[in-house]
Amino acid sequence: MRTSAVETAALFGLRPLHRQDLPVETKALAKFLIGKILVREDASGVLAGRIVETEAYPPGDDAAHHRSGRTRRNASLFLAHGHVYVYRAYGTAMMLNMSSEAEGVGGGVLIRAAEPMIGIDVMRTRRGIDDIHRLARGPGCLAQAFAIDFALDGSHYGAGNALWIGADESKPPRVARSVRIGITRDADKPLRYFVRGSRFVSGPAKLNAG
DNA sequence: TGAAAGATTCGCT
DNA sequence: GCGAATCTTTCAG
Repeated sequence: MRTSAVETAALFGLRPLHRQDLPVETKALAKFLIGKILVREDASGVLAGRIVETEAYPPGDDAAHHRSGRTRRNASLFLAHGHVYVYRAYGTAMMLNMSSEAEGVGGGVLIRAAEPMIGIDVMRTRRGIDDIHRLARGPGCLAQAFAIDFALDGSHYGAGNALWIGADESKPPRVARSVRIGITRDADKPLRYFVRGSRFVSGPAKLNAG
C-alpha cells in the first residue's frame, strides 16, 4: 500500500489548504502564498518546498499574459482561483502559476522560488546540481525540480491532486516587496513578493536588499 | 503565412 | 556581470 501525499506531508506537520482557504484577489494571494508549502505528488513520490518568492499578475496588468483576453494558451488564468496555469518561456523554461481571481476574470500568481523540504535528493537528480539553494531558485528551475509539465495545466490545487498547497505551524516569514523580474511592460509596479533575507530567493541581490 | 516578442537560464569573461 | 540560445504563441498583412 502506497502512502498518500497527504499522509506523508502530515509526518512533516503539513496540513492541506483548500481552495476556499485562499484569497480571491491576485495581490493578496501572492502575499498569502509566501511561507506556504507547495506539495507535488507524482510517480516518484512526494516533493515539497516552502514558497519564498511570487509575483502577482492582476487583472488589467499590461505585463500579464491575460492582457489580450482569453486564448487557448492562457485559458487557465481565467478559471476560478486556485487552478494551475503552466506555460513555457524562451523555448525551454516552464513556469508554474496559480489562477487568482473569480471564474472568467484573468489573473494569476507566478511561483518563482521555493525552499526544498521533502524529496530533496529527487530534486538534485532532476536538476543535476547539488547546491540546495539553487534547486528551486527561479521559475524555470522550480518547475524542473518539481517536474512541472503541461499535463498539470488546467487542474486545480487541492489535496489528492498532483499539486496542492500546505501550511505548517512555523511563524509567518517577513515578506518584502519589489518590482517584478524579466518584464518590460508595467515594469515599475511593486508586485513581486519574497522572504526578506532568504538565500532561496532568485533575482539580483540589489532587489532583495529590501 | 511570416515576423516579433517573451514572467529565463547557462556559460564564459 | 553580461550576452546568446531557443521555440511557442500571438498579431499583422
